[in-house]
Amino acid sequence: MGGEKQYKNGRRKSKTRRLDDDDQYSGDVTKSKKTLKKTSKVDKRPKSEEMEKPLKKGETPEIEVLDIKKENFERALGQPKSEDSDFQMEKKKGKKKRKDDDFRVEMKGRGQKRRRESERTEGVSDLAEGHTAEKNRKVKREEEEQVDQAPEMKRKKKVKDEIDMEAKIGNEGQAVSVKRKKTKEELEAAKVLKMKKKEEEEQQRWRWWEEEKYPDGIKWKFLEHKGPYFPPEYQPLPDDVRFFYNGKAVKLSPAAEEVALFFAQMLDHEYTTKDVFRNNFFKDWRKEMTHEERKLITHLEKCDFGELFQMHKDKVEARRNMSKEEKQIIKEANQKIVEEFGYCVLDSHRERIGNFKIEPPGLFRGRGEHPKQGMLKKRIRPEDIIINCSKDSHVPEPPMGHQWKEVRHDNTVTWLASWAENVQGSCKYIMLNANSKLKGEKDWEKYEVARKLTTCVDSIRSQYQQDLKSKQMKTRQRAVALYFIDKLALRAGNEKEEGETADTVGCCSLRVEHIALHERLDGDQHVVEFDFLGKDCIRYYNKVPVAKKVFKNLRLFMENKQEGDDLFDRLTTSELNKHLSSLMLGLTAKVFRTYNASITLQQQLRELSNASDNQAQKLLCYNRANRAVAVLCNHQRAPPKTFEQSMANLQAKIDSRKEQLAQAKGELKQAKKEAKENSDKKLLAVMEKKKRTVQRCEEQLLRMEVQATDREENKQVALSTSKLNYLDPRISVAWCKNMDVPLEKIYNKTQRDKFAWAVDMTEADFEF
DNA sequence: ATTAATACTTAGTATCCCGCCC
DNA sequence: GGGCGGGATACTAAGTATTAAT
Repeated sequence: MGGEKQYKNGRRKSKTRRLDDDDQYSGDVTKSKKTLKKTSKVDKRPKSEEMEKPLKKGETPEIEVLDIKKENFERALGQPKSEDSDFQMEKKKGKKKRKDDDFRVEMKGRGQKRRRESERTEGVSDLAEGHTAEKNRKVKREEEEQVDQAPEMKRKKKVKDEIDMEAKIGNEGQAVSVKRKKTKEELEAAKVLKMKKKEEEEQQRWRWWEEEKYPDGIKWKFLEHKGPYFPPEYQPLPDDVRFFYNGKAVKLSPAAEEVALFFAQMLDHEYTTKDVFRNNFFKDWRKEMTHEERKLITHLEKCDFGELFQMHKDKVEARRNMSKEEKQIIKEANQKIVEEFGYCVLDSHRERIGNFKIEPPGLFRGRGEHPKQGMLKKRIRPEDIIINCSKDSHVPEPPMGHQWKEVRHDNTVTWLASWAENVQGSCKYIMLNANSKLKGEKDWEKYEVARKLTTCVDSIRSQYQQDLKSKQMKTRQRAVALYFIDKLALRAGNEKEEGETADTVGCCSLRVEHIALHERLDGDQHVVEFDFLGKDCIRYYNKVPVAKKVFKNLRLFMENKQEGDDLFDRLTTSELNKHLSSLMLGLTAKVFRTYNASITLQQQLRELSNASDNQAQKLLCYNRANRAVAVLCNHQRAPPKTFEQSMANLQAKIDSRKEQLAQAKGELKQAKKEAKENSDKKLLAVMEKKKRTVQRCEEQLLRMEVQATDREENKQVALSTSKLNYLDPRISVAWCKNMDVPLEKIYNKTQRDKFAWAVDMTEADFEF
């Protein structure tokens, strides 16, 4: 990987210029963000006048545009003040929000068209007025009872009992024939059951998208849950599993032992060979030791975790070798935990929680060259946890003998519990599942904002094209950054604290060493070569021909800078976003990613798909369109560990199939010849058979070859991220309708649940 | 105007699980 | 019937963006 690269050393530490140097800038609007920062990376560079010099010829008048209000902007562009552009954004300004959102009203109409009558409606409107705990609990109870007593369920149970009964009889009777019959029937019954369940689920689904939205930042009116689920306490090792220091067995205190085990469990992982990881681990481990232990254990190299490691491996092995029954028992136990802790009641609806389990302690595994890798991630106790729920709800009980840090009732946030994590000092939250109302609504909003960008993207583009010629350095930098964000779907690139995280960058935090300028490259003019580590230390490498003005600006920005200096030294993400939100309500840098991803999917689908294709071809086309987006967004994955092997296996299969085909062809020829010579019926039949064999072989071969290319193309590309986070699901739903492809071919169950709102409301004529 | 805190989305990897092939 | 490939799910790190505090 290019990950080892120069960044580690190449990144220049701040050679701070003192603040008084900046006095020269005073009065100048364009102030470097870095020069004002105490840890400036920007070194002595020419003063702003020099930087600005080339601009002087630019006759562009002082630009006021930056400060124009949205209305002005739209007026200037000759656009009517779009009604729906007010969508949900007012609330961000803390103003009262308009009561009805246009898009919602519109959609509501659509949804209702196909709405099935359900008793739920009544309950909802009933509860809309006021939520008392009593009411909610009552509803919940009723729901449960309803479910329990539903005739459907009773019937199901009956069917199941019958099956069980039959199985018993069957096993006692004539084993073979009855058994087969049984499985067949069982399958049938299972099918029916499944369908019933599906239908039921559909009935139960909360169609929140047909309801009124809450005003302001209110996220819920009633919230009740059981609190988080804690991992089991540490069980000290049995005496026969020993830890050795310097060749001598040492019985560790439970606290030190637990941490030692964390390390031992990872011994087969590359992490444990890295110095940073080892040092961080050792430092934190020693903190957990008793005085004596700390005195004794001073060198990690002298530690022998062999027996701990072995024990861990044995455990993993044992788990793998568990019988079906044992596994079933565990599964059921887990199910029970999910039933109890995995759901909450939100405004009278039962919603799945996304991560109700507290993260167990362990060693921190950062991505890439993380300076904190190997540090101890401490066990979270109830005393660390803040609970958020309704005042009038049943407040979750802390585990026996413990207390919560705090219980609060804040309905302007969506989390149920939170705690501060010790490694990075950041906050972690327990929140709802992606299929919940809270997440779904936000997702819908996100795509609506991105969609709105469609209407003004042209003017925004022409504006930043103009800004490339601005007199002000700041404006130019912003324009170039925006150009990258728009054209290449780069992330915004917030500033990060040095030394706290791996050295990764986004657009605004690009440094001069991350790009190379080529006047001419591979027949293209003005090529920028990007090479940097982005989010999750995924390498972004790309050679892009850019507009001449952009190229020249870049050269200017890089003048008199050296490795480690910011490319956009006068730009921050918040300034950029401030500017963007003045152009369109709700517009931020990341909206461009969503917008470009979705619009690309739509275009690609239109371009590639053919109504007359068969289903497999259509699906291939969908995947290709999806892939185009994934490539644009640089969604990569490590090639599966087994990739080479499985590819070779597939190739071997293809080869052997080819041989088979050749042979079959030969035989067919022979058979044909024989059949011709004496037209015996038998021979003809043989010939037909051979023919079919050949055909089958060819089909299989083709399928495998397609599979091979598909897999090869997907080697390093992850489709799921874009599918889940960037592609407006309504595009896909509409495409399925138009192409007559079942939605299940595109979205699995989880995805259909997450996008239930889109599945329900989208017609074939949807346009992003 | 910065910085810090907060809240929430986006991201890749590990693991589970299930059907398929030998 | 056991291993294997791959999809689904679990997990949690790492981003973005806004708000609050200084």
